[in-house]
Amino acid sequence: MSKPSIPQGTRDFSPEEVRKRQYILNTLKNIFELYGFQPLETPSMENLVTLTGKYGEEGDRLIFKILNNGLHEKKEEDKNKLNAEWNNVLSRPYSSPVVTERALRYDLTIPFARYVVMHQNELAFPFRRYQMQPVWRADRPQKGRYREFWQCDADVVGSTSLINEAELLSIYMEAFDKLKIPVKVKINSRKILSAIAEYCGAPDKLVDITVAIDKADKIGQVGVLNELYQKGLSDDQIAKVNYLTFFIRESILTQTPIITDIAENKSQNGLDILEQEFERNNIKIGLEGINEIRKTIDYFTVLAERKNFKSSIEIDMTLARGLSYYTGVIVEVVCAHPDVKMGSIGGGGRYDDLTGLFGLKGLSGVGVSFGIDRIYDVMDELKVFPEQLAVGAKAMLVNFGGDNETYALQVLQQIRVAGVAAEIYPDAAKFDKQMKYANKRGFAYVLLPGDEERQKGMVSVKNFTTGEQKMLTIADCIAAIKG
RNA sequence: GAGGUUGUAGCUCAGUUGGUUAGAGCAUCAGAUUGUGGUUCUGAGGGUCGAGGGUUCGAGCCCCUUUAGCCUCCCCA
Repeated sequence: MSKPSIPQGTRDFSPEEVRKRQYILNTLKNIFELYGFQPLETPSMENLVTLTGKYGEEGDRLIFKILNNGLHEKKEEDKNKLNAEWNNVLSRPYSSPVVTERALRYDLTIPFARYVVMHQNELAFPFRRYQMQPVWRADRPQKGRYREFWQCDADVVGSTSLINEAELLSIYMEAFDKLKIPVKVKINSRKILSAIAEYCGAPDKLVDITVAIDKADKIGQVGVLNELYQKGLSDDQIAKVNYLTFFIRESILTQTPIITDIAENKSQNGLDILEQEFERNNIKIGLEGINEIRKTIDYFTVLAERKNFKSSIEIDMTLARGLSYYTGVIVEVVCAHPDVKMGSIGGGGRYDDLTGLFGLKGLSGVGVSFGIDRIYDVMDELKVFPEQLAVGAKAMLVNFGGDNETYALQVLQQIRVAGVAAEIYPDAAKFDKQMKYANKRGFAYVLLPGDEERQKGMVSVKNFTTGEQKMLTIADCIAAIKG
């Protein structure tokens, strides 16, 4: 017999892990609902054509394709065609509807866009939804990267107001406060990045510049500049990128803060300098980006007035985000605790015209995503999960068999009716064995409904932490367990 | 797509320059203990050493092939 195993890049979640994950999901769900977002779920699989071409060339290769079941190949000629196409499919990345026409969900954004387009006549815009579901990628797994993982998104479509951006920032703040993770929310605008490309006379290199800057945290300033050099930017252009991003950021970080810290109400000097540069060179898009960030932060400041958020927001022009569909304000969340080395635990931004891919033009959206696997790891490291999550049922009834078993079942339902989670040991096994089981499961109380207890209509209650034991009436027993 | 590394009991791992019958801890089961758990103590079961081939008198160990996991880069969450 071969050893059982699970597919590469997938995980089992133990009862304890599921409880912790659900704690995160429930916390987020409550906040989304509080902010007026509606839940949405889409199928695990989509039609392959819905997904292909949406995530770039690399993305297409990472889509998990589902093999057709052969339901359609009734005729002999169809079967022959299938065999022929098979040979093509085996030479990736070719795919054919004859062999595969469905694929597993790759993210939540594209299915959301598809949903909005399909239901555009029923929906009341602006439509705000949240969605928490697993997605699948045929990636090579490594630490913190899986083939099946959960995404947790909140988006608004059909509104260009920057109030939406501010609300999503507020959701981030509220969520990470609730989860007790100190964070830094970084904010920037794609328009500023476009302006930087324009400023150094290489608007065609926008993507290269964006991708390079996005790596700033990982490979550092020198690394970014090197990559720009390799992408063919001139020394002069590189110097300009350097000036607008790192130099301003760095010099002002050490002297006057370019970083805007809402909580401490520091100045926005960095933006002012950028603004002057863009004005002098008449780069409109850059000025737009700066205005959007200012306005977003103005709105957010109002939202934050009564909330007393613990974390801060920083404007950071080295924030780029890899995804290509963002067009406006972009945000990213990193853990601010000095001991935690973890990449971003959340991110998002505005994307104009996402639904245009499916033929519905002119619908702007903005959304954020929570990386719940990483959030889980951070919370585990910081030990900020509530302790009572660990145990399920609070009490266990020992099974003494015979009449006592019947009596135990009666007691069991009485205390459950009172709202106390309890279970009975289902077999009249040796006392020792039952106690050991109770110990391992970590029940707070063990109830002993034996001969004497049954005759008196009572039950012995053993506090499993202190070892103390008393015979009580059922009502007193319930009261004791409820504390 | 490129590279590194590891597969030995249910789990975590030892195993010497190749040498008798492959070990430990944990877990499981049984007993000390038939209404009192955690700590002990005693005993038991459990292995095609990832798979296939080769070298050798002899392979867990050396060589070749293959497969699976983990990790790094690319990319991404």
